[in-house]
Parts: sequence; structure tokens; C-alpha cells
Amino acid sequence: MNTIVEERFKYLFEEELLSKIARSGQFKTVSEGDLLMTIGQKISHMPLILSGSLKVMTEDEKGDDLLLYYLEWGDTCAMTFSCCSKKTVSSINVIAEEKSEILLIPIENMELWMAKFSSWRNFVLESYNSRFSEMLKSIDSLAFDNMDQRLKKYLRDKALIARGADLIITHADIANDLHSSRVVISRLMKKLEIEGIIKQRRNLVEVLEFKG
DNA sequence: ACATTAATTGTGT
DNA sequence: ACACAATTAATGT
Repeated sequence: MNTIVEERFKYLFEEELLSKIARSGQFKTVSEGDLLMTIGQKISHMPLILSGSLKVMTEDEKGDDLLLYYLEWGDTCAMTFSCCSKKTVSSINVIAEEKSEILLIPIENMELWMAKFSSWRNFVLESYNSRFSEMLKSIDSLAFDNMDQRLKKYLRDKALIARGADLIITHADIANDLHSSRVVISRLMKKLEIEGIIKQRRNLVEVLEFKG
């Protein structure tokens, strides 16, 4: 497992940090649908994603899930970072999108490494930044309520994560992730199909844009 | 292979 | 948003 940590982060971190990561990190594999973190839970570790992808969501008052963003390898959870200085509970749900390998780092190490390693500091800040701006975009398009854009982005992201154009998914699933209703998704999907952006059969969406 | 059923998708109001 | 029609996949006989 040392090897996979190196592979992923060799170019980001110096030797000393790499070995500390490998030593203090707790390796874990999760399979699709596994819950890594739920709202209200105390945060004791921050996850580094080695492979696979995770889905980060909040809940609204009604308990509906709202997708915030995906995490892929090389990412870390920005929300964890914002919580780590104070002892706070999670305000998000994190579930595995697919079979994934992660490394759990105790949050005590965060502050330590932040002070000691500039590469770590950069990594965390960078990650925090990009997640933050992604969330801003999400909120933006949510406010303007143009589902078109949101759906297209969703499909693109999804195809990227699946590393392929074929998504095994139903309209209802999409509607849940996007906080919309199945009917409007169906209508938009129909449009996209006519526009030649996607093709679909039952339980399958092909994103034509993503093909070699 | 066929019929039955369930789940997904399409459409009009 | 709702109801219903049409289509497709899953299952049993």
C-alpha cells in the first residue's frame, strides 16, 4: 500500500511527508454505496482518495439529498478541512460512488503538517479552493434555475468519473441527485437526445461528447 | 417461446 | 404536479 500512496502523490509531496502519510494513514477500501460519513457525525479523520470516487451531499430541511460535488483520486475533502481547527460535526454525507480506496488521516496531523510542509499546505488550500468555486457554480445555476446547464454538467462529470460514455442510470436517479423531479429530467433528456448530445436506452445513457 | 409483471420513460392536461 | 400511456426489462411457466 506504500506503493499506491507513492504513485499518487510522489509529485506533490516530499519524501518525508510521503512516509508520514503512509505511516499514519489508515488504509480502507469501500464498495459502491458505502457510507463514509453522515451528518452529525464527529470528524476524526480526513480522507485522501487514492482511487475511485466519492459523492458529497447535504440534506435540506425535508431530508432530501442535494449533491454538492464529487471527489476523485488526489482530492481530499474540503469540508473536513473547514471543520478541523474546531472540533465540529459533519454537515455533509459522503458515500462511495464506486469501489474506492481511501486513506484516513487523523486530523491532528492536519495542523502539524500544515505548519511543517508547504507542499501539504498548498495541496489542502488548492483543493479547498477548487471545491469552493465548484460549489459557487452549483449554487449559481441553482439560483438561476437553468436545469439545462446543470444536467449537462452532471452528465459530463458523471462520464468523467465513470471513465466512459456509458452511464448506467435512470432518470429518477438523476432527478434525485439534481434535486429535481423525474418528469422534468425526462423532458430535458429527450431534448438532449434530439440535439444529439446523448443517446439513451432504458437504464443507460450514452454521452456522445465523451468518445475517443 | 410465451405470458405476466414490474420498472422506466414519454406526454398531455 | 399529476395521471396515464407506451415501452422495455425481468421472471416464471
